[in-house]
Amino acid sequence: MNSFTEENYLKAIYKLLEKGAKKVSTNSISEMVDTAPASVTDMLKKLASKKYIHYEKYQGVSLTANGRKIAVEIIRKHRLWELFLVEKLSFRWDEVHDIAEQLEHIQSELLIEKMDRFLQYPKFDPHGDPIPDVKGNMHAQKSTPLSESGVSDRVIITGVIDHSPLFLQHIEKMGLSLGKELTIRERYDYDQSYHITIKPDKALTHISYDVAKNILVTLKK
Amino acid sequence: MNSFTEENYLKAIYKLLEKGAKKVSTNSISEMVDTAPASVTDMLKKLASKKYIHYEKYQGVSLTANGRKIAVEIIRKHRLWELFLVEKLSFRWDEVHDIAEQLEHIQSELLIEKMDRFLQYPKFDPHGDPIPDVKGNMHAQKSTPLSESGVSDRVIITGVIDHSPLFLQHIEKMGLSLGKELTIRERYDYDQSYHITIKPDKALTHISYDVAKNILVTLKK
DNA sequence: CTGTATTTTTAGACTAATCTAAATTAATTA
DNA sequence: TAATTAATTTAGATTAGTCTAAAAATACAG
Repeated sequence: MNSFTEENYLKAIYKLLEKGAKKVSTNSISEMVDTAPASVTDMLKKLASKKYIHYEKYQGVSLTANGRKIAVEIIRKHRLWELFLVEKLSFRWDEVHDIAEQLEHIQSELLIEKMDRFLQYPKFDPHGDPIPDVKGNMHAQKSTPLSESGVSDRVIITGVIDHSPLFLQHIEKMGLSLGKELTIRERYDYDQSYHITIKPDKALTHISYDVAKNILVTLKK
Repeated sequence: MNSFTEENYLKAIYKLLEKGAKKVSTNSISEMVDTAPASVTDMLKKLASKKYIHYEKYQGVSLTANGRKIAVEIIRKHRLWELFLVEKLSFRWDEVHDIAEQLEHIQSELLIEKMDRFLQYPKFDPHGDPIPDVKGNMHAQKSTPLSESGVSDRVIITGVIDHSPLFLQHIEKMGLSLGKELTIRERYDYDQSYHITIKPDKALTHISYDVAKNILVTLKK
């Protein structure tokens, strides 16, 4: 059995590795789990002794197959709980993160299996992130930041990068949410901001580069 | 904020006080939380310093209004989660205790409020125990152990005392579950066992004193 | 390629919750 | 009521996870 703390470190390492690198640094983990680097070093030794990570002093860490499995299970639980909170308990998508952060540590395979069935084996959570299935597989969608779209592209919002309540509330206020179809009307070189229209209302909206960077879209056909 | 551990001690003290006494002993708490008496003493000092219990060396403890409030909140959460697991996720009543034991520590008032609404403000959990409302009030039902019923009494099963999976599975196998109507046919002085019939099948069943002691009933009409 | 800056690790200490063994207080029984 | 037994508390130690300060290793810049 692993502690909440160990699970959180594994999840953090997984998320950092997801960004592309083969190894992650002590400092980046430290920042992610909001804990002093010295404490992270201690935990890395522990996780290494449990064979959850590959660790060599000063060289950064990566996950073993076993470590990755645990991380994915936690992400599965987190995303299923988030969807439950939004779909069944009518939470807003900007309210669920912290609660799911607690619920993801509940230990019961049966519970997760039953929750998965209750939600009808969903593929995506309320933020558009893929939910790993019971075997750990997930349908990664090939989406790109809105900031990489070009003028006259028609795109659909499929996810977000920033999951903070502040960001989610902000884009919601601008009429942006998962599944919305946008058309890029203009792109301003000066600050890389955009003018877009949102279907079906065809509302014309101006969004900053910072916002566009954090919205994931796929090209419509 | 209180730790899981503190919450578990408060819950244990509450449950012990519920049995009638005005004070509970270190040893009884020790047994309930499965922790050495010396450790319990330490925790009692901590809880006393937080004003959750009245504690005087060697004299036993009782809850302050504040301590009782926290205990009742935990029981509320525990019972709501149990009902959710049974009603929505189709768990059996003998499977839910350990999971609810974890879920009861999730911190979010909003979550519990929404769960309460989702379940339509239920009054009783799957074992017949009353669920405290948001203010901490609960409708205690005046039920008595089946072992106190007399011959030819017609009674309805409203709860259980023993919540262990083993007991619950056992009585379920004998056709006994919440809401069932029984008629006491005979009582054997030798071992205080009973012959009963169960509606609607009118099945004739023999139950031991140990079982009868742990089933709560109310007289019909 | 050498010196400085940055990153990481080590060393030593702290807190919460636990333990065992010993001491103390309370309860019981002769 | 005195002596024994039982319950409780104290004392001292342990583990997990954390911290700060200092040392060591690596990276980078002139």
